[in-house]
Amino acid sequence: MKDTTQDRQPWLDPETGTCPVGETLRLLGGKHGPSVLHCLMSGEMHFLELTRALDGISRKVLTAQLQEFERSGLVARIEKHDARRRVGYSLTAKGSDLGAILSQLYDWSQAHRDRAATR
Amino acid sequence: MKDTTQDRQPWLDPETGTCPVGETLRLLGGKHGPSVLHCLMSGEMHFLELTRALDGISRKVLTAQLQEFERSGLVARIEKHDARRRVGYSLTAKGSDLGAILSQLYDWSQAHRDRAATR
DNA sequence: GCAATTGGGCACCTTTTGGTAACCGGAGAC
DNA sequence: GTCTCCGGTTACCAAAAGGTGCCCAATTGC
Repeated sequence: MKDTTQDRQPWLDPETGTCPVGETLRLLGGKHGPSVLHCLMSGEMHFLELTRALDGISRKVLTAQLQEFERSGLVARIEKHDARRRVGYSLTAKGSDLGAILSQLYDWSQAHRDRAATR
Repeated sequence: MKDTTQDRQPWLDPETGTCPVGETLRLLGGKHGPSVLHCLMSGEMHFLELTRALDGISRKVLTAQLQEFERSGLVARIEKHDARRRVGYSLTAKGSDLGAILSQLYDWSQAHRDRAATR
């Protein structure tokens, strides 16, 4: 038996056995994921436009990240059949909602910038 | 020269040249960071209590994570000088505020659970 | 003396992640 | 035809993150 500590992990979803918050954070992806999302909040962008805007991300990682976002339904991929056959990426409503929460992290960082532990 | 795209990365802090949101997310740590934080939202816990509650995290990673949280001022380390010399960890106000935002991620995950891309 | 508890530290290994560079295929421009 | 742009894909490599297991020091209980 586990122990006498508690009822065990009330922050876990009893159905899936996982932490929804952790899962959600995982959706944000790796090193550049949040930046990509944040970047797209200003509107639709093309693939190479993103690589240039993020400046430091490799095409490999960006494609992987965008595909993951597409699978999770955060981002929509739009193939333009114009001359340059460019591909646009934009946030879905779901992704946009998530981006709004990310903005609160920005507010948090501003609120707690210099006053150490706010003790 | 850069390009004609835009004014360049308005989501970056002009002072530090970094994305505050990305930096904040980085504070959450790796695989188990958010869980640790979430776990501590229910109150102060001891080291081994955390290892048992999280069940799957190694002591090495937990130690590193807690030290990182302490450095960032999210968590306070309290040495008890009682019989067992146990060490308590609890959220600071700063960490607590951050935890509150994490809770919104939970709400988001509930809101977008089954309706795919919410298009 | 000996074991167990508590909170670590350290060395070693595997997995994951990300970067680099090359290549590809379709369409225009020349 | 060749060159370039665009959006990828692939193979290869380096770094980072995480897991395992062992050691340690102080204290209590036997």
